[in-house]
Amino acid sequence: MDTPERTQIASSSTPASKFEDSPVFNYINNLSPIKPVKSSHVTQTFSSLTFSSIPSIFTSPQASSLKESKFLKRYQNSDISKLQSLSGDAEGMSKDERTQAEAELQENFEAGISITPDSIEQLCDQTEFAIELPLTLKYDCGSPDCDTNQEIGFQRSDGTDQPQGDANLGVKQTGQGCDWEGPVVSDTPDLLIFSSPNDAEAFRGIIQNSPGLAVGLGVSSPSGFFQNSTTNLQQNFFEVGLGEQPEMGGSSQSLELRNAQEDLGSDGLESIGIYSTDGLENGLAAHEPSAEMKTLSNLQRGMRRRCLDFETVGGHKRKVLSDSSSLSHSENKITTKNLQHATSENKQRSRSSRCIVPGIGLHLNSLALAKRDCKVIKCGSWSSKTRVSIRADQELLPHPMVSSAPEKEHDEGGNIPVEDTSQTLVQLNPEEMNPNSPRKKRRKVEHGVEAGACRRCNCKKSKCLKLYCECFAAGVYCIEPCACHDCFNKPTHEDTVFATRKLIESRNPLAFAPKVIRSSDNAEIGDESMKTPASARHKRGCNCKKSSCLKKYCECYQGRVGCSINCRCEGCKNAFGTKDGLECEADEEETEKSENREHDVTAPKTENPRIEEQVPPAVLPSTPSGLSRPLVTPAIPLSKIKPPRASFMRTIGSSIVLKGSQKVGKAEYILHPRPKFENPPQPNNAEDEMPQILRVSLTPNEDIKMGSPNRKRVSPPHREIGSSSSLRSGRRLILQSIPSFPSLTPRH
DNA sequence: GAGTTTGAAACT
DNA sequence: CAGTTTCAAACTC
Repeated sequence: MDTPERTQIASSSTPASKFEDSPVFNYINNLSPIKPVKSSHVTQTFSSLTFSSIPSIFTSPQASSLKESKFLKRYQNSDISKLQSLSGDAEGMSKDERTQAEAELQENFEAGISITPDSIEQLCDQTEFAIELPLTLKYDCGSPDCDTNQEIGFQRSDGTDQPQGDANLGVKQTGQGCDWEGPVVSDTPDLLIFSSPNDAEAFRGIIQNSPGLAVGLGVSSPSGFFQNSTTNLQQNFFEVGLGEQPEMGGSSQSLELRNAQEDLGSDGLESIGIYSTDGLENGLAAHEPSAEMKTLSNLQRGMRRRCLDFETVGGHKRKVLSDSSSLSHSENKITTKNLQHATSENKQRSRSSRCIVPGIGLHLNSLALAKRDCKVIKCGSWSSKTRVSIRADQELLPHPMVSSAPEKEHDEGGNIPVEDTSQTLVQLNPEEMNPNSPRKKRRKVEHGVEAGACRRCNCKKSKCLKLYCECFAAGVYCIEPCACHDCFNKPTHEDTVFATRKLIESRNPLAFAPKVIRSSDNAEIGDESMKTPASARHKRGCNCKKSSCLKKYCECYQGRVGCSINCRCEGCKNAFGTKDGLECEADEEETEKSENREHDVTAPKTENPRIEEQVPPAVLPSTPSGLSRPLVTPAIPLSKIKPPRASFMRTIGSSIVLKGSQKVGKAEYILHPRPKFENPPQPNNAEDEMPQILRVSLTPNEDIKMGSPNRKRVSPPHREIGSSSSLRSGRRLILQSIPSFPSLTPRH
């Protein structure tokens, strides 16, 4: 393994310098101020991830959520301790040891531990990864197109990323896939590099070509492996692929890498939605079997994961291929034939059990999910950290309609294997698995429709191709739990779905945009936002006539936001805020009733119901803390207190940071803790609990602001997502980094 | 679980 | 843009 060449390579060009020189690096620097700002690995990484998810929101909200959730999951799942030990001791370990360790890791997850002798290079690679990752995320954007583009851009050694350029929404995945391959092939020169006996060189080439690989390399370096969670995740992905290399011959390794690259190209296709095994097969055919296969599969996995990031819906496929490891080790070793079958099988599987994990969001489905909460929780079950992030994602998922997400996603990538999802569900709550269960239903309702992640629809006539369908509206495919009839909102009909989506978007570009725009996210950042009484508003406003905006028929109420001037509702008594802001008082009784019904659980309806009545409804619920009305009340009229959403994030802790980063894409999603939207009434909700915490944790500023009388609708409803935040908050950095998003999003 | 109510989405 | 119809969620019993 240790050949002079390596040294040479290392010395000849340090990855760092190389990296800096790369156009990508420059691009990144230009694009995102965040990097410079955030030095901390973890934060950056997550934030970057988050960002990626955000973009996806536009394309497919859930996808992003899924992606993150998935990352988190895997990361969690993988035996960290093992990884650490391995990574740390990698050099010291014998081959056998390594092999065993790797095997274990793979079994646990994909994580093959790649113990690369070249710690130095690896380290450099890691750094690169950190840099690259953000880009990747950026480009992920969630739109299906973006995904494809993204990967392509990265893989190209050019470094010239064309984040947006490639995105062809109309283009089919297949086409994209083809495109993808083209670039890869064109990169032959780079490939030649791989041919070099040196692993290091080979890796480099790979790295240059694909960020993902770079990540894998980075993984090998023990130090910092764990520091950056994001890095770790990716590392896991790539590690698997690289992990086996040590065992293999140096030259052969290079070849393998090459193949891997090619395979990656195919993967990219797959991720796009096309399952072309050809690339893999070809590559494999030329090469040897098991070992290479493994490597390839690993690489593919890595790619798939990335895809997952992009797409939530397609998770199932990914799951099958990439995540198969989790299911069974044997599955991990997929022969070429298996791969082919796997693709088909994956599709079927996905069909059968499609749960967007964004929520499933994501898109976690969308964020997707039994209800997103479920998924979230499930995902989160592994680690509190993960949980938090997931939630944020989920929020993202639901709203973001990443239209493309499902289409492109489902095929590839981002798929969280349905199985995984199911597993998760099972672990967490068997009941959720059963859509029909009343609890589930209730939960779903409680959690909020917008979550998107694991929504279940019951469409009978719309074929799930209209906005009537919650799943479709959420940008996610229908899953088994759905009770829909003649459903076309499935990966098998992605063309139809995509076309329909486009059609709908042509009529209303915002059709798949989150219905509830949460400015609160912004608030988190800036104080001004806090000033705004209602942090969030319904995109279009409601048109309620009979429900007085006190029932979930009202989208505003459902979204837990107060009605705004955009609303055309009659007799608005929205507990979260009325158009006038005063209406509540008029119908205290009704409000109370409705609130009691829905919120009973939560608050002690107060010793004095009147308090609530007097309190401007809008204020209370709007913020996370707001959910807990009872709590707020004290001396100051609750109405005046606006729960700082940002505070929620803060409370969460480090995870918050991540969210913040995500916010960049769309603050709305990130900022609002899912619970708010989804489960306002329930006391159990994190929100409910959070409120107290928040109160405590809230910064003085926030509290003050909250208390200000002006809070109520001082500012016009935020129609644009994150618009305010971008301008106001210091954290905007994140927003700045996001610039690309806007372009991605056609809507606005 | 069936039936009703409701308002968004779709259609005219 | 307004009116009507369709649709599926929300709700009630």
